[in-house]
Amino acid sequence: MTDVAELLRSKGIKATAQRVAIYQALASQGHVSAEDVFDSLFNKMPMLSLATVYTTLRRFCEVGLADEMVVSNDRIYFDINTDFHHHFVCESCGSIYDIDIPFCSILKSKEIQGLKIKRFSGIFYGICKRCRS
Amino acid sequence: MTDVAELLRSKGIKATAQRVAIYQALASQGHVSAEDVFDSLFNKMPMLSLATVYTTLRRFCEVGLADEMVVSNDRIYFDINTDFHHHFVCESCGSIYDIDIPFCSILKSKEIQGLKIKRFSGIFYGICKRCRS
DNA sequence: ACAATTTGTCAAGAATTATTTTTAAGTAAA
DNA sequence: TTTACTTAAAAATAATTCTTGACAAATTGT
Repeated sequence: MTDVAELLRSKGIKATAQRVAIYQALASQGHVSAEDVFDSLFNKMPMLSLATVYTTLRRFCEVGLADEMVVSNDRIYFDINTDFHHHFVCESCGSIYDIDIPFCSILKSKEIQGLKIKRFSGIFYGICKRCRS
Repeated sequence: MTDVAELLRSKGIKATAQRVAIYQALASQGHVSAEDVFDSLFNKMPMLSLATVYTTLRRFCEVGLADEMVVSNDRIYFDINTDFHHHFVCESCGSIYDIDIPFCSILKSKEIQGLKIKRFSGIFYGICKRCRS
């Protein structure tokens, strides 16, 4: 079997053809919405349903294979990179990039003012290079 | 007239009774969803429509009286505080707090790696004091 | 082959936006 | 000060869009 199938099983979930394909789409694109995945797989798997994509991506998050990103209210995005990092979102075309900058250590705090911190989301909004021209 | 009416006019928008009430609800609660505002005004203004609350809050954002906050995919929040600051969101009860911590200067950058930055959103997710007990 | 998961279909839910008509605000003239 | 006028805004629906739920049928891994 493929590496991906092994990976899925190692996380304790079944390696179906749909899941492998969805994982590969996620991995190749980095940041995806459910619809992105659905569209990109439509040629290969015409029977795939959007509901399956949703449940699968959520399942990936549960087992630590992806993270949910909240960048706008109109769509959920999923991120293959589960390490601590920031994002840039283009307000014109919607494209999303990872941003690697030196982080304030405080952003990794586990507790601030008595509040228990589990994670931090840092998003820059602006205009990407392509949209500037 | 009230201070609020003057404020609205100074931003170039008409000071209607609905807008004054919506602004006051926003100002008193700090972070609100459209539904929060609608519910809190229902006794005073039973004729107020939810669509009006939505358009009004968006209008406030356009003229710089509020900021939109994207903290989860299931609801838009609006923030009376338009200064640069971070947020904390309780994953248990949904309450939102402002977080005042020393910021990395890089988070205020206007340009990173050729990307034009207009704003930054920093959100800590965790469990608030009340929900810990 | 069997037990448990997962998929696909279909439909329901919920938040937000669009549209159209009616109403009210701001403004300048009588 | 009142009156008329122009334009923005509110109300009332409708419509969209994203996301989730329920359940029968199919598939996985043991």
